[in-house]
Amino acid sequence: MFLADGYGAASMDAIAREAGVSKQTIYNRFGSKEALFGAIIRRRCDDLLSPLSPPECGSGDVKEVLTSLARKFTTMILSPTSLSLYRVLIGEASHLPQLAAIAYQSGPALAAETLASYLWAQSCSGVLEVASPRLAAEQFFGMLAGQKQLQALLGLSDEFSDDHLEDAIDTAVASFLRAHRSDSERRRD
Amino acid sequence: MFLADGYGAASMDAIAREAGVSKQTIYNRFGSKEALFGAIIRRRCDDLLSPLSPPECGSGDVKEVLTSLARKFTTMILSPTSLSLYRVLIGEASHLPQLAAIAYQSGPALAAETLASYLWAQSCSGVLEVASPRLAAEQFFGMLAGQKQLQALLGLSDEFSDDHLEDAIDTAVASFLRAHRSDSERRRD
DNA sequence: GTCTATAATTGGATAGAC
DNA sequence: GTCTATCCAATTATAGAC
Repeated sequence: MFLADGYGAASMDAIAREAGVSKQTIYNRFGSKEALFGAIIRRRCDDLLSPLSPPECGSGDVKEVLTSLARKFTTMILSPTSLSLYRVLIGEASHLPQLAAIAYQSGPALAAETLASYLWAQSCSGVLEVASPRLAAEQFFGMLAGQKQLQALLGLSDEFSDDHLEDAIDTAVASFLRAHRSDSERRRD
Repeated sequence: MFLADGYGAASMDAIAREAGVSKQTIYNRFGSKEALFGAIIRRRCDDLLSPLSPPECGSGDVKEVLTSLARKFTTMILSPTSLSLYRVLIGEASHLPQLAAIAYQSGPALAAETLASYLWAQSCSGVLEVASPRLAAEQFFGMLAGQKQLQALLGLSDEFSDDHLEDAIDTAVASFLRAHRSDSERRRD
């Protein structure tokens, strides 16, 4: 209910009713509305973190790795779960700054670090030319989801067609490769 | 107060006190809390729209035009005004969907359309190779601000150093040009 | 530990004098 | 048109029985 209606609009009465227990039971277990909210958000952040773990750095060629990572990222960042989580955290950001930090670290920041280390490795082995891996990683992910995520957060289009997303992913990967493939690699084409 | 505290947390009592008038005066003029909020948001959207108007399509070389547009976009999208506006709209998105649509049209969507038509023109004249101008424009802006805007919306870093932003802009422009400059133009380098 | 009933406060909105 | 004072509903949180 926090994620669906926002922190302010969700009342403890309604939550207790939905949970099938009395309010007092909730207060005994969590102490306050804010503490309950924190517990829920923390759990959701953990859930968010898990599917992004496989770095799969060594396997396959660059294009496949980037495409696979891009799919995972867009799926995660545009999932209803993630969207409602960010929506409520943004709305309540000034009120609960620590939770927002945890969510960011668990999602986009982790993804950027993973990709950055991959780019660094590929840069060392001469396949790619990436001056600043961390910046390039952030811009790659931004290219994929930046505008769409904002649209979705504003509630303007809750769902995107898979075709459209696949097109965006392919275009982004192609752009990234044209921009960062090293000259020696390019000559092979 | 709506922008600073959010819709729910801002009380009509506090607003009236801050405005130096009585509550009844506000209700006479606007009718309800929601209508007052709508009026304020609409005005803020108009303010947001104004500085983005100059398309400046014909002048200068491509790199300069892109850099200039990128600067305007990042400045707008990361300004405290814009951030607080989006923050409150995202928080209240499900409650007031029309306002969110107006804000998006007035900002990112307009910017993307402007750039897309410029890219299309440059593509016709053979300077750039852009298969889908609209998608390329969205991805260019996403590259610039996507991650930073999310960070700022979450309240994780309200201000970014100018050096850092300039670096991000230069990198993004360079990547975009390497990815989309036509082969004939590239040969001239 | 859990439920019912109840504070105590606060919010949006209104009535009536001037 | 504006202010003072007030209504009514909803909300968080607690007290006390079982």
